[in-house]
Amino acid sequence: MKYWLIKSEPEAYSWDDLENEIIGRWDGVRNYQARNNLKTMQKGDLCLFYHSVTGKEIVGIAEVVNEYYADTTAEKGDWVCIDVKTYQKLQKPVTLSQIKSEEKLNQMALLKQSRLSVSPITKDEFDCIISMGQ
DNA sequence: GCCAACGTTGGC
DNA sequence: GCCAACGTTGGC
Repeated sequence: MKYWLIKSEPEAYSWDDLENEIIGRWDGVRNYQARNNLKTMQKGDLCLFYHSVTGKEIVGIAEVVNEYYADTTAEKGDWVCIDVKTYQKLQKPVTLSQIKSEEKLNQMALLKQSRLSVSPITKDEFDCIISMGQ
């Protein structure tokens, strides 16, 4: 089981949108590093769902329900998407400033590579954020 | 709204 | 293959 952080501007696609859709398709990724991460994701992996720009906070946990397949929104090139569903909403969102002020989390790609939309995180980082969100 | 960081494109 | 120009993302 691996852990990930996925992010989206809530104006484009929010946690509530995923909740309404039940199963959401995570497509539109056009970055090779993020794509390679998508290809590594396995069914049952858990993803922290981060709202960028508006909110700047982790709002919940999503679960991978289908592994990667061709992204039909791509007109050319080898791009992929996955399917996710909501797993558990955090009782309290964990904000970017909280993450920045927690020493255990200062290696996260969210801080070092703010533009990477799909990034791996460690179990320790995952557990730390979950406990901060309770 | 500004700007830094990063990725992509295209001229040479 | 290098690098300047440009576009996008996302924090502030």
